[in-house]
Amino acid sequence: MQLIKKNINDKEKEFNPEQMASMCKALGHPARVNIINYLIKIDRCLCGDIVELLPLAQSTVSQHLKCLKEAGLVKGEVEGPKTCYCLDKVMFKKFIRMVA
Amino acid sequence: MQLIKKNINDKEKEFNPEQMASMCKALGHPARVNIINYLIKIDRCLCGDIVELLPLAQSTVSQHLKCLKEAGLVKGEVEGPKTCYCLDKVMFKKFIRMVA
DNA sequence: ATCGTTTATCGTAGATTAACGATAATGGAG
DNA sequence: CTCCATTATCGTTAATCTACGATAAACGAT
Repeated sequence: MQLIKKNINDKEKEFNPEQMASMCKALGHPARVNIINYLIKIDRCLCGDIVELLPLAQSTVSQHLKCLKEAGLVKGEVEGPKTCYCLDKVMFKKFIRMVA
Repeated sequence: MQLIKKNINDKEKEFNPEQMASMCKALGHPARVNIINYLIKIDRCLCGDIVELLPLAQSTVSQHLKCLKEAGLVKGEVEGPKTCYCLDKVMFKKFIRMVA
């Protein structure tokens, strides 16, 4: 009973219109949807891989990645001159829960 | 077998980055998230109800509603001088499926 | 026919976004 | 140390978004 109530409260508390809007906004561009989709499939990749994937300039792709990173949907770890990007699975699951 | 294959194909075909982005973009503003949330709760309402709900001018709310309508997330039927808004449940479910 | 209520549209100003090329910054390789 | 590959940032332009007030449009009521 306590557990159930706690879960319900968590679920209520978890929904945040601001964050929901922020994540949706980040996914509000086809290029960024494609990036997320790609990251779901391949788990991790370099910025350059995405540049090849999309018909966009490298600087534009970098901007989109920044946008996704700021929304918390994506993590990027610098490895020397490269940056390895991957989905932030925790946040993405949270997003799915918020939508549902 | 045929059925299963068909379902898989449908699911593949159902995902459309453009539409996904379009719906996410529509939900990419806190006011619109709140509107959708409200419509989920109360099923249907007038524009004026939402104007009361939000700290925004009537014209601004009308614009947000138009935005949601264009994304297909909301339906509005004119009833005399009023317009009754409700969630487009089919589209909303499609959105949820696309996210998941 | 006019009035009042409700909603949509117009016009506008300021902020934000998307795209690009140019350039800086990082760090491995020679 | 210098070059090369990779990525981030800057500067810019065009487009879109957000918000508002003013106004038009629709229709029921008087």
